[in-house]
Amino acid sequence: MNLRELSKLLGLSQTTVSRALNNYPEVSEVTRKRVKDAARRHAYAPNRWAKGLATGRPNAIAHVVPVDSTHEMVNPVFADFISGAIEVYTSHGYEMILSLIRAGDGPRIYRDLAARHSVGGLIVHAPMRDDTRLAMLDEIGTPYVVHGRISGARRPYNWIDMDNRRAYRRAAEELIGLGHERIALINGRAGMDFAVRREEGMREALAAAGLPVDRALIAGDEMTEQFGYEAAMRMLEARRPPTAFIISSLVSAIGTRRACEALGLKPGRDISIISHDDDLSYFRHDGAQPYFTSVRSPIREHGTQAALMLLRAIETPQEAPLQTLIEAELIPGRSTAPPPKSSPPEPPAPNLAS
Amino acid sequence: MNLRELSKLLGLSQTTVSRALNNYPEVSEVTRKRVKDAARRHAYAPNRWAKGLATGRPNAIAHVVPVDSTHEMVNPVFADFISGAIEVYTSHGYEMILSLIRAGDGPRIYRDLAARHSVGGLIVHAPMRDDTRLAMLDEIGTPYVVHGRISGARRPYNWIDMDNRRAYRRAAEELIGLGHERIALINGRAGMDFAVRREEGMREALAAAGLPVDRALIAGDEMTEQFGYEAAMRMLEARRPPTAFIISSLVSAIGTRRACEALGLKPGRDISIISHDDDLSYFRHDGAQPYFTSVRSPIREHGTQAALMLLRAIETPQEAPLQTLIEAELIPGRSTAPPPKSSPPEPPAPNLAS
DNA sequence: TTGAAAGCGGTACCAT
DNA sequence: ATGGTACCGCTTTCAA
Repeated sequence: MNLRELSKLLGLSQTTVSRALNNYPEVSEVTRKRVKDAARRHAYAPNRWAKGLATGRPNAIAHVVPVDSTHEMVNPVFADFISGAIEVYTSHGYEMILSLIRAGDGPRIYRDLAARHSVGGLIVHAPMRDDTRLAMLDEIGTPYVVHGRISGARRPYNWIDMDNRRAYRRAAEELIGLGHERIALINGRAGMDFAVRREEGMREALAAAGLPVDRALIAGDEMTEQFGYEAAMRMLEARRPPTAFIISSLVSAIGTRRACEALGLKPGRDISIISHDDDLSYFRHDGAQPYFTSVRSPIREHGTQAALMLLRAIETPQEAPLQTLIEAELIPGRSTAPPPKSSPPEPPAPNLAS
Repeated sequence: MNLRELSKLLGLSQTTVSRALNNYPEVSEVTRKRVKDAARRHAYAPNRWAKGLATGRPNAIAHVVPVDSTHEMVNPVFADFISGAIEVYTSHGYEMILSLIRAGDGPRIYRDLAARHSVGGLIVHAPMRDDTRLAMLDEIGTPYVVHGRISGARRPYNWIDMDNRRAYRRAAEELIGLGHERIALINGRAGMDFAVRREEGMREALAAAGLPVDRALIAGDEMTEQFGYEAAMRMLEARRPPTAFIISSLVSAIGTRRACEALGLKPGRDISIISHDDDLSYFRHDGAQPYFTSVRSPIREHGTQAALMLLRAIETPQEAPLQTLIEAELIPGRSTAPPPKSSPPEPPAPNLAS
């Protein structure tokens, strides 16, 4: 069923039917009702292509996600984020297009997206410290919002991000306040902008307390359970192990916790672990105290926000870039864990038999 | 830059330029090269709307995800799945549209999707035991592939699914083989088709071994850490606690493990926990043995498969439905845990002081 | 308040 | 091998 058929059926012109359906004021109410009823009855739905072609207005937002073989960004955080964004798009008549790009893809992809004329704006995911994508995007002129920030950016741009630096400063401060001096950081992949900021935050706290930075206590990689395990194991088995961990992801924290347990270190007693949920709320993995991963992380909310920002940028060309900084919520654990007395507990001596 | 401008520029007709770009054989090689070079130089990209309108061929696949307030299906499994699917779409010239629908949305959504003419097929996510969506879809006639199965379906349909029933039967059999008689199931949300099958699988094993089914040992809900904790806590504190758990998700298993620890039960010694990763590979949460959540779960592969199935269904109308059953891989743990001696360990007596 | 007709940017048929 | 032209289905002037 298309517009012409529908109009024939009603004995009206396409024009009138179109106007009635699109709520143009000049259509009489009785006609409009007749048209809308008929449209519903015959399950008429406009052809998006024709509509797009005629109006020239974009009807989709693309989420651009970089992927390479080692680095899989379609992760839980991302899922939450887009689920929030989608809702906004739907209620505004946009579709959401998911677009994976490879590291080597270059500007062509973005140009193509823009040239299609169906994409009105982009959300840029997983920015790196020096992301070259901004230059391409600015050149092309499609509105975009970055989920995260790009430290090396030359010009202002639209972004929504959490205050990673402050959050990690506070996490470190809390541990320092408990007496810890050897604090390890299990971070995200080096080069990712959020990881850079998190490390900076921790360094700030250490510097303010006059504590040295031990590079051996900083590790960064894709945030998997395995990475959390191996990085922690390596650090704990070294000569000068940490007494506390700050961990960039819930998943890695599971691995780290396992490593501690494997070495007989009880989190909350022999070792302190501050992890953060995807929303950067802190909590302790101390086993005894049930503290749960939030099901609906605020990340979803961020997706909603980002989408709204983008639609605003599309519909009303902004002079100043839109920027949203989200403060992390601090959820203190009930049990505190100062560093173990004098010498840190020895890991169980390996290979006693040999 | 559009086709007409490009053709003017080249002194050719639109027809020829179009043919050159779309690799029609009748264009001379020299012309084709000239056209393609010019297209690249001027960053020409065809308008998807015009192209779609002219060809009538769909250029997008929609992934339809049910959402309601209590039930958030945009989860890690889903993310992995679509990341696999997207790759297929991209290489076949399709876009991927994400479409969230609410439980009450009814057939209109599907009809609209189909009527748009830009959507060539659907992937249906998170099917329920008696999912009413199939009827709508069949009526509308758009090709679709279900990720999962629908037990109550009247007619054959395309699906890709794991063999949940067999996997859970085997899990229970393994525990029964160790001597367990009180096996608890922490399952997914009641009504979800996969949860139905998982429970059936466990019941089959119990029945085959002549063991009774204790309904108090079966719980099902959204698979969060909190649910895993609370369900396990409830069961363990009851008069006749289980000696083993089978858990439907990695995340819930974390909660269950915490509950056990809180009650002083060491997994692998006092209690047996078989969880499964998203790929249904089994493993034990026994603390001592590092076993990792797979980063790139096979689910991604399933997404790829589903996408390929759908494209096949779109491009060549099938007589028989396409159906892919994926067998779960069984990864045995190194340490086994028979049920504790005679009487199960008493949970610590609460409120001794009162 | 309604209608006729000219696009929007491609594709594909029919000529040449 | 190339070109002319009639569509595809909708919106939007312009006229009535």
